[in-house]
Amino acid sequence: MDNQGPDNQGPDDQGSKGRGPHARVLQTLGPAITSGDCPPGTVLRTDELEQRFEVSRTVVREAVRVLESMHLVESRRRVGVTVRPAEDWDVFDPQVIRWRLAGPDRPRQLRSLTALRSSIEPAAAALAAEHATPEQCAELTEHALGMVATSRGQQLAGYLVHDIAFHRVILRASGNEMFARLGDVVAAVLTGRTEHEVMFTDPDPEAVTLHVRVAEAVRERDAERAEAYTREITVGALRELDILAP
Amino acid sequence: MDNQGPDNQGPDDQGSKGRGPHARVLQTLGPAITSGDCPPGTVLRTDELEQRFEVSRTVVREAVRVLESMHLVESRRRVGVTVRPAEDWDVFDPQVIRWRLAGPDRPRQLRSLTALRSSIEPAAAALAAEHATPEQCAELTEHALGMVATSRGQQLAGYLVHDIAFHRVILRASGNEMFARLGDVVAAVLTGRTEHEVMFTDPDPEAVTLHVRVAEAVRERDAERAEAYTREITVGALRELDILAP
DNA sequence: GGACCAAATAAGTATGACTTTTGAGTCACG
DNA sequence: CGTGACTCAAAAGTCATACTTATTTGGTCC
Repeated sequence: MDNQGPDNQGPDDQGSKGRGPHARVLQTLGPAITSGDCPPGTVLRTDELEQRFEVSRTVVREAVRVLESMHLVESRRRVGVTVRPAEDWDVFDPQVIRWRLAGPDRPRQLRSLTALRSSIEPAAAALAAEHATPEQCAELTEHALGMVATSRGQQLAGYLVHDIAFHRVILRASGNEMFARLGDVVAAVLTGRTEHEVMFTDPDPEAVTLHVRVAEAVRERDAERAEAYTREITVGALRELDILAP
Repeated sequence: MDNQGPDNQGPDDQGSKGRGPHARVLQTLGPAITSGDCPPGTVLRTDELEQRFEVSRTVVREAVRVLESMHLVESRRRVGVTVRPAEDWDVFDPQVIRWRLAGPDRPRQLRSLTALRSSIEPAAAALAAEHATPEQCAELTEHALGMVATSRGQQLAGYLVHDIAFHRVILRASGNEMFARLGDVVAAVLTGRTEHEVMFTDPDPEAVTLHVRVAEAVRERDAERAEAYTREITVGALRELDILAP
């Protein structure tokens, strides 16, 4: 019974560098907490975790330290490792976002993220219109056209790639490092939307057109139009959610 | 360089529990990286850090793990702990934000955060108008009036308290957990503005009025007005920055 | 000159001993 | 009978050391 974990999540790590005991513990404990499997107030003892994962204190402690830095748990002497209430969690931590998107909290998480997105992206587009380099403008146009090309005939995978790339460029071109960092979040939302069969049919042609218009506006340095069209895109995304789960 | 000043920042740590060797290492290494003192590409070896901080391997490793989870460093075998480029950092991590606000990157950080704020808060206000409880409406009014009362006569400290509380309530009342989490960020920005003598004079009376109007709009469930007035507030904040450091 | 193998190196893991904090139980005293 | 202080033990925190594993480097052989 070496690696015969009783409730192992499985060796299918999709991208979260899952080699090493440390990562294994982290990638098990993190989701367990964010999924509500270990509800707030739950107390974990270090030696109990040692046995459960069959690793040394070193590994457990390092994993706990990381969870602590995400405000998922609090470690106190004579008490143990306590799971903190959800409102304390660092919900902006990409790792936490991924865990929650993979858990039962997914719908709520997608809503939050979409709302965040629709307030950020228009502003980012306006800034992008002012700061985008010619190369970035070219990329935008390229991906907008790519979206047009893949918008019909069940080419959702290809469409998604261009969609994500498009929004990534916008966020990066804004020149604001914090906006740029949200590229991963937007990618997660868009991917989630496709996966979650919200878009099992071809994308809304109007949305496709809007992307083309945004690319135009940015190229022409028209911040106002870039912002307005982007807002239409994100408002559409919000409406989509409301229709699906009011 | 020994750490002759372990906590010259002040002993009043509001949230960063600074006791223990682990925290000491983290609170020294983190700022050293985010400040550019250890530029990207710098390689730190574990045993070197052990000697430098006079702590055991355990402590160094735990600190490094946390820095790694923030994407500030990358630890590789046979190489060491490498400082990662700034664009990889988790700039949304509250800890990273605090470190950068305390370092030479502060102006840039304040700009980013203010831009973030001005795109988020209007949306939050609109949502707050829909979701705010009567208690939250009362709080809003209270703090808006508090701002009015402290807006004259060099009562900046009191004004700041109400200002922060006001925006915190807006963000929390939005019902979006991610918006709510930005309360600390907004607090940091507002505090930074006051500290940084951007507001060494009494606050703009117009801004004060706008806060009162936002409170009114939320109370009357008028999302559109709440959003518009909030946008005026944050646009004003942006303009303030542009005037100070164009 | 290129491919392949071996040694050196530094992170990663395991373990046992010891320290510090702190919750809880206990006992004396009002 | 209640309240305060005192003691004890449980669990995290720290340290030192030995050992493992991966990776780079460099040298050798074809």
